[in-house]
Amino acid sequence: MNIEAIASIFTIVDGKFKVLLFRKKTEPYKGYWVLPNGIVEKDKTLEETVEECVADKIGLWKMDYEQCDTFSAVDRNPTKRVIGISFISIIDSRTIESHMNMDIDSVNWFEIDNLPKIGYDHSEVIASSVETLKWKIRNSWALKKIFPSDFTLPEIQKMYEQVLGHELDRRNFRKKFLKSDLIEETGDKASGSNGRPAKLYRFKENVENKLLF
Amino acid sequence: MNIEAIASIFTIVDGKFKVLLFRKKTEPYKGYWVLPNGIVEKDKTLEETVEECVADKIGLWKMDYEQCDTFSAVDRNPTKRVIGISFISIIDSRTIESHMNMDIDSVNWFEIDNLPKIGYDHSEVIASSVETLKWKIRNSWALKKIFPSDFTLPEIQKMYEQVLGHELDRRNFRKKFLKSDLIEETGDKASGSNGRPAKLYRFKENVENKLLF
DNA sequence: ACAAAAGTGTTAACTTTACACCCATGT
DNA sequence: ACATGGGTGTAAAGTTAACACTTTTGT
Repeated sequence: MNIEAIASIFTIVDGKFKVLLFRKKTEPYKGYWVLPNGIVEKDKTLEETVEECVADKIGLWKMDYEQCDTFSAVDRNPTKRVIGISFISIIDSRTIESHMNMDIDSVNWFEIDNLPKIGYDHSEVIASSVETLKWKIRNSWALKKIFPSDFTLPEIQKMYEQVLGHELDRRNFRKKFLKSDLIEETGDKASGSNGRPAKLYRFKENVENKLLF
Repeated sequence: MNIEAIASIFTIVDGKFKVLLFRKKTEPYKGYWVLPNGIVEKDKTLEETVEECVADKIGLWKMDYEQCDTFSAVDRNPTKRVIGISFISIIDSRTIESHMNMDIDSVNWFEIDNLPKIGYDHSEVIASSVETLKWKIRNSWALKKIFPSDFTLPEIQKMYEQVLGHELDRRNFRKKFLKSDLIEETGDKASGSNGRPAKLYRFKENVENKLLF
């Protein structure tokens, strides 16, 4: 019996979730896009396996994976029996940009509501991971990972609106977020876009693991 | 490589959580207590495996297992490499009583803060399951499974106090619970104990999946 | 009659919601 | 000057928290 670790790595750009996929170069599902994954070797834990299979694609280690779901349908892999265990992690978009040495023909980020042809049962894996992510991202520590510094409140608000599936009042959002005492102004302002520039914030050093909204 | 499903089956008696364990009759860990578990066979899913390994111990099927955690340390089993996937389920105490044909020398319920000698890494598995349970039990559908009918509000309050780790005001608890509109009076009263008998309640037909407290 | 546990109502503090105008920048 | 998006305050409604006495049963 084989066990594989599967990684759903997410990022947020303009309030939209994106997921990391790579294109399979061999059969089965040649040319389809799949999540990074790796068979667990005898001397490796699941956590080590998931870390290696992602580092292999984008060169990033130490990303704080969290376990998500399992997939054990007997026929989920057409060539052999493989039980899959999914993990999720999030990564901020600046870190991605500084690692954009990746070949976008074979590794790329896709918006979750506009995915390419997906191989194996990875559509299900992605769907399950997205649900889990949507819960987790409401926690302050997850927010901090994806918005490490120099974010604006409108950015975070857009993300919340997507997660929660409805719009939020700007004034109330701001009041609640600031009252939580998790963030502080950097003193700078965003630039480059239309309209009045937004203030930039950063998370304070010791963010509690607090559920917001 | 082997994969096993491990089941943490909980019940609540007098506001105390108990977990189902059985005593190992063979080495390794002969005489120690462990959670029901079973190796996943080639033609079985994890869910089928966990269901079978519990039914084998207490004769109950169809218990709505939920996935909980994974355990993949290389040396967690001294004889061979086994990756463990844990599931939790809850069961109401009346159902247990009507199935008490079990041999309490080899299968028994233990309070989670007073466990016997535990084999393998099952202490960790139990600890992880307890944390998960404590979150889940705050949801109305989980409550309904463990208190299907004819429960009193003081019973549920005791359970909440244990889960949340602090006492709750009886009047406020009652107000909040009743306002949620999830339960209705049966018309009967509890009996047999000291003091004024408590009203009995049942959950309404279609309980929403609502987080209380 | 007494002990034990359940049931009940009111008020103050806090939280959440709803809502409209002004401000800083780019074009 | 105008279009774009960001920033701010207040009042009403709802929710939570604090608190003490009465009721029903068993002994």
